[in-house]
Amino acid sequence: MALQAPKGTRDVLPEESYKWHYVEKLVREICERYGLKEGRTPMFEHTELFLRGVGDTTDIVQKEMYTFQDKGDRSITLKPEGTAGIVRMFVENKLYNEPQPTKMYYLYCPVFRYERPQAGRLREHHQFGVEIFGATRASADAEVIFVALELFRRVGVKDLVLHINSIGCPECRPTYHEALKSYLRQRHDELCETCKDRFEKNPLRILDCKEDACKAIVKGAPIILDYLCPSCASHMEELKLCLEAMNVEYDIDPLIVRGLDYYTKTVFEIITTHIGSQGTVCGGGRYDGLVQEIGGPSVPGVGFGLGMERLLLVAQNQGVELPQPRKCDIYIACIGDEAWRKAFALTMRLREAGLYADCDHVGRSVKAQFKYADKLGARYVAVLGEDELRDGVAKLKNMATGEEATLQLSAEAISAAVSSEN
RNA sequence: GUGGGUAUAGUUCAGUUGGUUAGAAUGCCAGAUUGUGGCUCUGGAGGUCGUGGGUUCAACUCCCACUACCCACCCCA
Repeated sequence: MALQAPKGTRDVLPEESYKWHYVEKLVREICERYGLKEGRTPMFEHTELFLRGVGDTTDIVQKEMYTFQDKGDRSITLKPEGTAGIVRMFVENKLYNEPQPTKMYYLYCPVFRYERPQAGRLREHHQFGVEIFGATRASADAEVIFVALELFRRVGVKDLVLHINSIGCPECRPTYHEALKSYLRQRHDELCETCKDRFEKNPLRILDCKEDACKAIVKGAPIILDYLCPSCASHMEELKLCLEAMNVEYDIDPLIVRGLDYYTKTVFEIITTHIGSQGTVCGGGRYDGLVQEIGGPSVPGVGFGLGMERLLLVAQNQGVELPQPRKCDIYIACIGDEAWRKAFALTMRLREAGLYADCDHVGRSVKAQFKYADKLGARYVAVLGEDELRDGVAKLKNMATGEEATLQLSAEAISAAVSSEN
């Protein structure tokens, strides 16, 4: 067997790259109107950034990172998510000294996690993400959610559900932890093994467990929303008002806790049922302590990551037709070497004039050149043979109507004829 | 890391109880049309049958191992 792409990676073929371009163009249009500016960070960072940012008890850090020593004996890790790098950029470049908020997005950001691939899950995937720093109010939370929802709407995917929750802050979460733990303690023996482990380290994650036994126990567990401090509670209420003001439907799901440690207050997920069991297309929330954790001042943040492959998969599974790329305007067919040289020169001039023009590079018959032109979707085919060269003309065929006209053999005349209709 | 399924032409797939030259559709190339696409007809090229071992007179077919892909768990976008 010849060399294959590494497990869990995927090629974007020339025939399908237009889908990516289309979505990326939409992203840039939308972000521009929200005042979000693109930031680009390296594909790898010092491992320590993710240990501190993502959290060293998370699955991502414990077993899914692509970590290696470089030749200078530094521990380097391929980005497992997009936020930590952006936060590092924000801190390192002291962007907090600019007027706040700082509103950024990133696009076609490669993300690496060592997992077993399945439907909608790869070892390398690409994220579009938004991060807003320095904004305390819930309107910022709502704003990032609106960006994601608008993208889905513009792409044309349907049947998405927005789930929101609040997981509190360092003020109120310990109180809830105690309440949860005292509830779980009574039924500790019934928990699965991993949850027994989570009980001490991160009891919140037990809420997320998929084991039937744990799910049954969790049903009667105290709800974090009942334990929020006044600040977190009013933040949640404000977010709900912002969403309702825009008639955005949402479900409050007290069980979503997210797998990254940095979240505070708002967490949300946008979920689909159209790509197998990997339902989350977009996930995010507020991270008011993260900038400080990375070594910056106390600056709040809120954002999300959105999986591009998953978005395209949902669109495909829902039969969404994305606009096709530009078709060939004119193909110059030739007969004989002299005509071939002339055809190539002509093709170049038409390109300079802004047309999508092409010609033969493989010495095909006229018939085959027409067939190939048809495959390119060419609107016109010009024919150059001995007769035309002698008379200084070109035959121009309209491929849709079949009509053929004779024009002067010049880039200007052909360009004018091709551009006039349309 | 755990479980299930699959692996035959560029692609999607047939292939009988193990039997001699492994097929179809589609795509590709060419011809029918001595210089004209789509539709039609005809022809051609294209395969170490995932890899390695085993059973057998004989293996695409049966057995074992490995690898890859798909799906699910876990986790997440």
